[in-house]
Amino acid sequence: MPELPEVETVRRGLAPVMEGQVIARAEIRRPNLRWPFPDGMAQRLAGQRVLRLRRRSKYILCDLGSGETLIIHLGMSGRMLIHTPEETSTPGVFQHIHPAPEKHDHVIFEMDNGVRIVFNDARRFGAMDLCLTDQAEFHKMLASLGPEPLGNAFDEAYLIAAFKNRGSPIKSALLDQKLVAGLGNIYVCEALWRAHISPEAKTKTLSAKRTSSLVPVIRDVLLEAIESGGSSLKDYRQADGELGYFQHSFAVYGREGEPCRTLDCKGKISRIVQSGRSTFFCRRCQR
DNA sequence: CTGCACGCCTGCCCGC
DNA sequence: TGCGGGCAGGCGTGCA
Repeated sequence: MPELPEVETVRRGLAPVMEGQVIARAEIRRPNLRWPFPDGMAQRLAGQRVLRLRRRSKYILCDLGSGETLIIHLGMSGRMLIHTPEETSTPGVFQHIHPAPEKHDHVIFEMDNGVRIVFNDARRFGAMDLCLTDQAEFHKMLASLGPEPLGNAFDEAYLIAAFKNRGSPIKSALLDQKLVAGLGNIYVCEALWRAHISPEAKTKTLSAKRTSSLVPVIRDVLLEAIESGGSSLKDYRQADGELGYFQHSFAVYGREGEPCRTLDCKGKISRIVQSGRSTFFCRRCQR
């Protein structure tokens, strides 16, 4: 999926066209994504004002006037694309040219202002569900998530405690959403490279100092990626259809065999598989 | 409890 | 050109 920076970029793109607007109509074009849509989703969304869009980890939370919240997850390949009505030759008169739904357009929100938001997800690992807004944090998709990496609860003391007594490689620990919520394969690889820590290092063997060094490194890489509009690989687009460009800043991800970018390091980037997923790192400067 | 393999889906890219 | 295999940003389940 899009990881935290991509989801945050999507949220920021959607907020100006959705917040404060009413969902005139919701079109659900298939019965499910990863799981069945909730009962009566289209009717429960129609006529509801979007109070605000929030993000928790890699989930977008859409708070509605009805007191319900629409939880959206983009899975691996989900996109939210905005179609804006076009102004005709008469100033102030807008015309909505309905683009024919494309392959894998599964859900379409039509807002009162004529803007359409299309959820497209080829692999259908994405999900949507509705719950009461004040119960959202207890929803089963969100209940066991760890702290936000950009929030105050994610600090040096927390990470040291979380790593203690854990025997797993640090790569898999950081991918564990219960430990910290929102990192994925790309940003874990990038953060470990910045911290000069081997993805194979066992968490409990790391010194407090090295563990602590990861906290600002994780924050920095996520914030820089958000600033860049996220990373665009095969599927991801910002909500306005633009590409993010953080992929040009990758130090290790997807760079197998290429030179390490650490100053004065003459290493080459290796690819290994951990827990069935590719890990990219430099054996020379990551220990 | 932990750690890991697997399945869910489609599309793309590479080698033959 | 076609086909098979491997790969892909996630996450829940089930097993040891």
